[in-house]
Amino acid sequence: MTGPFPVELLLGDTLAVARSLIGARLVRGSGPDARIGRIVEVEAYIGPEDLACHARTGLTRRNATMFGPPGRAYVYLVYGMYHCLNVVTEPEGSPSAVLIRAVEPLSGIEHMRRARAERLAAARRTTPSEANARPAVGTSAAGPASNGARLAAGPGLVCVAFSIGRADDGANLCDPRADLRLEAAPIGESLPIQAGPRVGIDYAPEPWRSRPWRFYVPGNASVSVAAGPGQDAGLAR
DNA sequence: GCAAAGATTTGCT
DNA sequence: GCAAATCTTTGCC
Repeated sequence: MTGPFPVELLLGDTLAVARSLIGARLVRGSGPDARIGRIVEVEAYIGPEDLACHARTGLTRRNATMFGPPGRAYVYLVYGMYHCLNVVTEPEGSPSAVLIRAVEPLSGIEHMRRARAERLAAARRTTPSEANARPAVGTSAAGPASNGARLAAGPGLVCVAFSIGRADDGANLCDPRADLRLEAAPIGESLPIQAGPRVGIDYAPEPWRSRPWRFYVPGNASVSVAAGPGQDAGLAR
């Protein structure tokens, strides 16, 4: 069994916190319909001096949650169409967070699949009528991802699978009674951890662009494709 | 007040 | 392999 995720674990060094979040459970809802996934990929964003971190611009309306207490969910909209979920770390006033990049679905997989299908259908409806005439792709329950391993294999997909939006910004993920929450990994469970450069931050100057602040489980089928296979190939031996 | 780009994903060439 | 989708936030005039 799993238990609550202690907020004390989020107070320390964000790089250590990022590693400790690998293997933790992300949970949405309760009972038989609960969606549960194991975190297999994260990235650390550390304070105003990290020029890849949203806190680099100082306190703004968007990133205010990052300046708050640890254990809160920092959720923002990226590219106008996807949300990203972060776990706020370090004491209040120290703006750092860990981006949840990928989750391995464990329970409620059908619920996640449904959320994904609804998302694609909604996007399709807003496109020109010509698009409506084309057959739906990716909405089928069958296909390569039928085992569900890829349902949350990316930061945007995590939020789709767990129905996470701006309404969840600021929520306390360490509250065991919360609808969206973290839970600790089962006692004795251990996963290998690989470090590599963060993904999608080409706008950041060195040395931040190359800092190995992305952590993931090598070889896990639910890790995002963006930089997984190539790095694994070079580091897996 | 306006233009540009973004911690992404998908589908077409 | 590349560009579109889509909208909020940021940066500059």
